[in-house]
Amino acid sequence: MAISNVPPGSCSTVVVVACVVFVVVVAGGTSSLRGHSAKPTVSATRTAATEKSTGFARLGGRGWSFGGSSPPRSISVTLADLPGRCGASAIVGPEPAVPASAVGGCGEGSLGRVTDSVRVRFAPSPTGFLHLGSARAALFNWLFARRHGGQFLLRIEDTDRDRSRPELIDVIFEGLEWLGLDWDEPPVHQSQRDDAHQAAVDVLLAGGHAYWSDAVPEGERDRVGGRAYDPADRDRGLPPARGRAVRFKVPHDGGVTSWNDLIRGEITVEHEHIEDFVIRRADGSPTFFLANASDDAHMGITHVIRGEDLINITPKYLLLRAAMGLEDATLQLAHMPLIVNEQRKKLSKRRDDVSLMDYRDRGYLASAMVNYLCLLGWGPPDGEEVRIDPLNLNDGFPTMFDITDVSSSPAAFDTKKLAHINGEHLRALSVEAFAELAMPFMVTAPFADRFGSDPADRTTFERILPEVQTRVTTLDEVPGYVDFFFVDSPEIDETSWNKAMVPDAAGWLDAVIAEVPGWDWDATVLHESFMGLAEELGANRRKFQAPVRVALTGRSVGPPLFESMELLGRDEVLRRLTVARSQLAGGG
RNA sequence: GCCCCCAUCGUCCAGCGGCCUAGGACGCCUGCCUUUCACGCAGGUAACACGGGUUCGAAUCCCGUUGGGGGUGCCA
Repeated sequence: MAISNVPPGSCSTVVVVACVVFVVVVAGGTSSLRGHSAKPTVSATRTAATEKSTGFARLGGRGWSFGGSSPPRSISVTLADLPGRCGASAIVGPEPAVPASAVGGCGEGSLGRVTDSVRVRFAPSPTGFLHLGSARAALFNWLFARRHGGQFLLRIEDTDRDRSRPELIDVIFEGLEWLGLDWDEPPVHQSQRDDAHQAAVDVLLAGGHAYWSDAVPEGERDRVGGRAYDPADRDRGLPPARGRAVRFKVPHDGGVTSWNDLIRGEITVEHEHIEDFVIRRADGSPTFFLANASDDAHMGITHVIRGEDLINITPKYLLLRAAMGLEDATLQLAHMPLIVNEQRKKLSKRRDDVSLMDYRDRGYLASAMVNYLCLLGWGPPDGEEVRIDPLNLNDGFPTMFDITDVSSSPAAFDTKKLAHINGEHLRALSVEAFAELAMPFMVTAPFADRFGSDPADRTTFERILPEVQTRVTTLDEVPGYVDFFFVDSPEIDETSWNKAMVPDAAGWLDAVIAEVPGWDWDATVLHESFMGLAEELGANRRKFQAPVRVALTGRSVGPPLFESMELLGRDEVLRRLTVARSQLAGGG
């Protein structure tokens, strides 16, 4: 990780502290990765004080600590408070979740030796729903943290007033909890770090890395007048005043900012192509760039794993860090490819189904969702794609996830494959669990008012369920397979009826109706009796069962016929057959 | 426009200079099983964008072209 052309003297003038604090030793440097020189490697960090004999001591040294489950502290930080990576209070935590053997040997593993200082974060903005892309970003960060025995943190980017509403924030927690992604420290609320952000701006201003600007944004110029931003503004030396924003002074000295992206290799951007950007709005609020860089530093983030759409802000992020004296050789960045739709466009709220929880509501299991999301841009090295417990720390994806193996090209969201995986997960469920999970879909089904009114319904439901389990791909399909048990008369599907009611159907129905009263009422026996009858009449087995099926269920497809008959009961079967027969007679 | 990123079956993932006649998965097609539909099982279909290099040898490395995407806010 190299940032060229850092303004000379920045370290001494701006943040003396940071220079002192970063005692971290970079071990291993940038060794090549499985001989693949194009891809970068994760630098390992360790200090003598924290490395236990196991080699997997957890480096948890924050300059501060949490008291139980107390809410995040709203700390007023000056840059001097920015991360104390190796302060005196280094904490040796519990053993990492991932066994040493799974991490890979030194030099052999794709990541080489990685100690447990990894701290990653998921930093969503509360928009009222959890976007699929965000969910995957959270997932990959979580996997990375768990794989390396590090911490997965949360930061709510709620600097917009209306975005800090608790209900919007809860949606994020709900989504993560549903997926099974746990976080290790109380979430940081960006809105509560305003003092720190202001302090950061002040320091940048004082160090000559930022300046006041009276330019008016385009949208407002029509209304309030004023002039557009001019690159020459950086030299006007404007004093602070109401209504003025602060811009960061990008070093236009012919230099570049570059970093070795964990997923895509080296990325370089010339400073000439980066315009001086606003870090503090005219209303005093910090912009995303400033808050983001400041908060990551505050939280001691070691690896920034985020979407590809943020590649372009990275130079600004790095420049800001450098100017704040946070130039840190251990920071690693990884930009994941976007999830795109069939048209290869970034998943959009308007066109696509991007809300994670909508998938839950349509009958997808969290485990299937996680399983599938892991397969977008990554895949287990052993090729075993379907994992019923994908997040299992002992044998799931966390034992094998490698951020440098993440693909660099966008992945299309394929609902067909998601459905297939969901089906696999559904079939792996015990009948009891399946019943439990299907219930919410039963009580909202069209026949819900009748279903459950009779205690026998539940029994019927559970008995036919094993047959339903192999037939559905999502839980919301369940009611459609069992509805005929719980309505007075099944709605007859016309196509099915026409197809089943061949010329011989009337005679067949008559024969069945005649035999039903005498048959033993057990699915297996019914099967034999029924097929015996078909043979007697010289009828084709397939064709013979079709009219009965349509008469009883309304459709030509559904659960096995004889189990259904048994559960429906002799009287009801007789009644439905008779009704169908009469409709046939009437020319139906 | 400018900047950045990407490029193997329709889709996702393998491929890390010879093991590639390019592998697996989803989808699709065929067959088997079978009371329908599923499940399961057995087959099949289908890809290295193009052009130059480098090399004894390139899907793999380099350059270019083309195509696609993302970013270009006092949004995050």
